[in-house]
Amino acid sequence: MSIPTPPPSAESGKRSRRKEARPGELLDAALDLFVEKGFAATRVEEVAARAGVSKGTLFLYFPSKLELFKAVVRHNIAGRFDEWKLEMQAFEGSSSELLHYCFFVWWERIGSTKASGITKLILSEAGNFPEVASFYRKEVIDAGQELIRQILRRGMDSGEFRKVDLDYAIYIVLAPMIFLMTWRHSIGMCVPDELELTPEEYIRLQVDNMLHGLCACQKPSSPPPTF
Amino acid sequence: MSIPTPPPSAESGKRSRRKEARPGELLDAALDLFVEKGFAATRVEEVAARAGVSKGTLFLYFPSKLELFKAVVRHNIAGRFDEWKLEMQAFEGSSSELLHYCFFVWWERIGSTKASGITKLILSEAGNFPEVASFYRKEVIDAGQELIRQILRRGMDSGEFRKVDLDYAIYIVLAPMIFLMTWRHSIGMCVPDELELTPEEYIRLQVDNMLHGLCACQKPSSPPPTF
Amino acid sequence: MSIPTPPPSAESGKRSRRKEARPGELLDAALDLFVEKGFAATRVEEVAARAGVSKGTLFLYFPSKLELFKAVVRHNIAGRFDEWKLEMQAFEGSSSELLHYCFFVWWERIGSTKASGITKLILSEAGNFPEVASFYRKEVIDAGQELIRQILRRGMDSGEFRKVDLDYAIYIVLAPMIFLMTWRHSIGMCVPDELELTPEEYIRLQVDNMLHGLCACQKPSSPPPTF
Amino acid sequence: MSIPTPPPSAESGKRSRRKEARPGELLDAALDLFVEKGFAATRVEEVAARAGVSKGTLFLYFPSKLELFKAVVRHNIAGRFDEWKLEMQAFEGSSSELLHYCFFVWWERIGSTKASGITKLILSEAGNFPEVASFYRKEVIDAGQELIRQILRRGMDSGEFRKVDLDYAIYIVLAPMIFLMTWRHSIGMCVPDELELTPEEYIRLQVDNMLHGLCACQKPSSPPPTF
DNA sequence: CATGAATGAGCTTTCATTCAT
DNA sequence: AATGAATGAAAGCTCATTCAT
Repeated sequence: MSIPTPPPSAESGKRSRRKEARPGELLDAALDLFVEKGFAATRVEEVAARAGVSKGTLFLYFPSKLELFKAVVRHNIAGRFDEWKLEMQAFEGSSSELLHYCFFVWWERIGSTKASGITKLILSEAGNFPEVASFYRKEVIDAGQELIRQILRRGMDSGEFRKVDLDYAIYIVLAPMIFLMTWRHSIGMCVPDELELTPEEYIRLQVDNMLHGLCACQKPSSPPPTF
Repeated sequence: MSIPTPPPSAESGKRSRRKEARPGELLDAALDLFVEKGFAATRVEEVAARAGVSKGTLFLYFPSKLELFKAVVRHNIAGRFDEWKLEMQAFEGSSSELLHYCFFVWWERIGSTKASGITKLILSEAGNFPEVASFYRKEVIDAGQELIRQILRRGMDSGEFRKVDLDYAIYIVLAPMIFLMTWRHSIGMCVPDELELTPEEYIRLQVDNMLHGLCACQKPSSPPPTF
Repeated sequence: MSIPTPPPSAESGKRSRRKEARPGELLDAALDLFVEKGFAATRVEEVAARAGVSKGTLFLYFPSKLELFKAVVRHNIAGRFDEWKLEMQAFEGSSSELLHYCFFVWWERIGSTKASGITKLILSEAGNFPEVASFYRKEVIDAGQELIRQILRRGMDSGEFRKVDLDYAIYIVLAPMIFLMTWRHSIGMCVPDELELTPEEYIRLQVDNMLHGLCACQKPSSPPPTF
Repeated sequence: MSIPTPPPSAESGKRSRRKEARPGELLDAALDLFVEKGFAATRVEEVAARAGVSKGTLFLYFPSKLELFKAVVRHNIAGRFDEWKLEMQAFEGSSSELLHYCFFVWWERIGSTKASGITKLILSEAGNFPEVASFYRKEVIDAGQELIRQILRRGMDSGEFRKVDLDYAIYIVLAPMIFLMTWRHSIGMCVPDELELTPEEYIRLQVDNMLHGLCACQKPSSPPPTF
């Protein structure tokens, strides 16, 4: 009315910051809920509510629930692998130590964070959204497997690791990680603290055994039996 | 084709024979669809159609979709562990061989069959049906873990395996199994034959490495570093 | 097998008696359930079960649920009015006494029996099945009203009762009856014995007041006010 | 037709005005249909359609069909009794006149309006929804009975009425009312104008007889006979 | 941009009715 | 005649999506 010009910097600044933050808040809320309840059981209204906006607003930013889901996946796989790769190449210790290092870094940055929920989510919904799954496989899994492959090759090249078929050996490293993420987001949530198992100790033992095996004896000279 | 009339004797009592077969047919159909699409995305009408009956018929045998789900889980975990336990106790080879043996038996009886889909299903839906998940944990997971525990203890008692914390070590054995089931029913379905990896070879290498480790060197005397 | 001829009279007699009793048993079961739960909330399977036959058998005797309903109504209004009429014509006491008498006879034969449920049922379902309702009105209500009309006329002719418009006066007698049946089969069932009101005392007081009115004073000479 | 643009000012806020009107419109539609067809035979889609909205909209305001039913009952018994009580206490005529007055007021405000359908509805559905019935009994019936009780006590205290057992006498007043409501919403709808009976004349005669009785003779000195 | 009332397709579940045995 | 397994048309309810404000 009679107020000539409202201070444009303060108000509009706060508002536009809010506005630009919207998609991110929605993605965070959606991540939480998708991980917690699955795609089908998550209602868009809940997502909107948790992000503090109305249902209509969500559809302003994402044209459908499925697109929101895709965006959540895409948003949470920001190329973490590049920096990781660099760290690995700069690593100066033994390959055993590198393996240890990578496991704990993975735990810190992925395994223990919300990002782990994404993996569980994808594995759960892969059947319903193959395109999302194969997108994830290409963008995330393959990059991770490549990283693992490099670590193993490094160890084998230096003579520290035995020679094994890399295409299969990567799963020796991958399996304990995927298992831990899957477990903690499903069955693990049912009986939380019964035995007080800690992920850290789980990882320590997995890596230790991955390197040295269960056998107390010397390295095998004969191939194992087949049934 | 040229057979004009199907043997009428076999047809007599067709209806009553079907009646006894119905629950099984429905459970099989439901297993397929639940595993393929998840609980929520599976429509009961689809289940009925795949079992060759109408929607209403399904509800003649199962009072609700959730009860159908529970029945599927229950039906597919019929006490397999008892015979398994006996086989294991009768086993006369080394503990390494026993571990090998168990893995391949597991693959034959569970891993490669539809039963593996159940595990994937449970892990996916655990968040939505905690009661089902904790039922499964008690009935299946715990029994499996006990079996693994016995194998490891056998090896440790005989001096064949190193001494490790059993509560964690069981996951050394469990993780590759769960991972394989999860993987094949999700991401693994997206890129089927790309690299021609076979589950058998996966298992062989996992067990081999589980026993002997990646390290070419002698057994460790010093604890691994922590980061 | 080798038994030449089973006694046909005993066995087949029992069976055919059974067979002929079927519709009646079904009608009884249906009456109970329709009265108790209403038409819509009664499942034909329940009716069959209570009658001790299968669902299919019911449809052998009654082509549809609606026809069953109609049959129930028809079956339960057997011309009781004829004998009643005779009793009334033979009655030798005063008209007041006749009114009393009729009320208590009605209570004994209708009000306190399952037959009262029919009336309540018809009143409840009249909106859904007008044809049933108007059939009931013609066959039952009108006959009852005619009976009441005769009683009142008898009293007026003898000078025992005041002159009143018979078309309306019949409701003075009908209302307490219908009300009692309706009440006992609905609201009355919620708070059964709170005050220990007995139908007999209810009837006694209704008839008494119907005859003598609430006023302690003499009969009115002036018409009542209108608002 | 020739009006090109409807006045925009009146249209502004149309949606929000409707929002406030919706529950009332739905309750009105539901009242009509429940009374007309009963609870079970009324489909929520019909209710919605009659209120001019879609099925989903109804569930925006009422979480289930049963809650809608309860709301209909609750909405139509808004404390009418308070004002009524005051009117009654302020009444200055004789108790006979008061009784007359109350009957006609009841007819004007309840009996002849849609509210009377509620009573019929409750009586019909009492068996299926005991909680609703007993809620209604407490909130409505009991309040009504209390009112009747006061009128009768007033007459008895002043010596205008004979002494009668109040617990039973209230039904002398209640029965003609309940009967009329039940009748008009059931059987009465089948043969609408056959005899041109008017509710007003029905009430007039009921009250008149309630006060003075059928007997042309003096007040009774001997108790009536029992059979 | 943001809202949230409104929509209606779609799903689970019920149950009168049919019909092969 | 009797059975009861099978059917499928409804009905209640949910929720992603739209759109007037």
